[in-house]
Amino acid sequence: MTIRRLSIYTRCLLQLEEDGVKTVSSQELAERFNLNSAQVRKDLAYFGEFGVRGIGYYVAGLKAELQRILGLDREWAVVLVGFGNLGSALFHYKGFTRQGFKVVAIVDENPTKIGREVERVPVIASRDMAREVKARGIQIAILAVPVEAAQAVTDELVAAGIRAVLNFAPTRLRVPRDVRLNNVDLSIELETLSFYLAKSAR
Amino acid sequence: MTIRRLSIYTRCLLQLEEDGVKTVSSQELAERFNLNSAQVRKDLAYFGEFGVRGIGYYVAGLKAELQRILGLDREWAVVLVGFGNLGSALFHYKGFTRQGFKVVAIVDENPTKIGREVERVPVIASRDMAREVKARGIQIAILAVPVEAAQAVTDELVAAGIRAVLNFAPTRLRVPRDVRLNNVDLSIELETLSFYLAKSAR
DNA sequence: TAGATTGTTAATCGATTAACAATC
DNA sequence: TAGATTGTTAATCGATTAACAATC
Repeated sequence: MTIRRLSIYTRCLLQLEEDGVKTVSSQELAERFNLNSAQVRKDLAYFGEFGVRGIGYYVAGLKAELQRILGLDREWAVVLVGFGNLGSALFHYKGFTRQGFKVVAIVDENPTKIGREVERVPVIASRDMAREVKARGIQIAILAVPVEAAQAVTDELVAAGIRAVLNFAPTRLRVPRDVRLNNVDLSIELETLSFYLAKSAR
Repeated sequence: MTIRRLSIYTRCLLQLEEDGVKTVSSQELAERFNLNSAQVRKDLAYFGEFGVRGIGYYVAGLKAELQRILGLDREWAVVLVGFGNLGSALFHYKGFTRQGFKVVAIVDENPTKIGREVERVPVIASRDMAREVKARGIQIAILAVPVEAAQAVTDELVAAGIRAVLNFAPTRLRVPRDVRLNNVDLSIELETLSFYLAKSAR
């Protein structure tokens, strides 16, 4: 949870920097997200002494520190597996690029897509996936394939050296202990909503 | 968090029922998700006494109870706002329908899309959104619009009577206290991954 | 110096887990 | 009855918050 908040702080600091704000206090930062100022200070202090007593935090400096901590001070090569509607949406979502995530290869089964290039990024066949991942030393994979294919694709990616997976398939993937896996589960999100609606109807 | 777990249990129970399993213990359920059996029992017991001592839980019965609790025993009309790549991906994602969420209207700005029907669902213009939401008593909105438009659209949806929003725009939306808001933030998901990669590189 | 705000310790709160009597 | 498993209480753990000395 701390990491997620660091990510949120970073976005806020980017905005503050654009707005020309030079310093920000834990109190100000906290108010923007309904958090406690002690929590903000603790989150930040965990990684170092970034603040100045009596002043707060220098926006530019703190932003740079957090970006470094989150690994956003470098570019990450990403392989996007699955180029249907969802894959396409993720590919065109500019928020990723801005933070240093660069899709360098797209994998799909569809013969009419294979061999094409999308904004200079090649669409390759599944059978070439492992080779490409290894050759380019890609560490991050975004999985936008159907449930049926998800586990097999994951196993292959891991074997090829992938170390972090962002999974959109609504299924529980098994990965080795040293591979990071984040799931985005749309059904769970919707079901928490209907729970609250159903509850207030009761 | 309890609600998210209920959602996960439900999916598991659906699978167990398909597999012809009649009863399941908290221990078995817990093992599938690296949870503690006491937690499973506590989650379930919070909503009623669904188990049988010495036996466990009847799969069919528990599934039905959880579906009722999560509001999955009825159909929810949903308005999908934004029909770009992401909106399109969400629309075609069958997982929603299966759980009783039915997109009954699609809203988009693009004149070439407006007036069309996609799988019997009409694509309507923004200016007709509020009327449609009111007329059909739609309570849930899925937001797949650009950041710039998100807050304005949300305000209009809320004014029209929407009570739960699933937001994909990477921005903090302001909604009244009685409106449920879930955010799916893809940047945060990726950044937690790069944090771990950066950390292990340090 | 006086005012502001940090970093950090101690207190609080809530969530998870262990343990076990109840009971099928 | 013996074995299994629940529902629930008490213990533990971790995360959040309050408070405050340190210090700009």
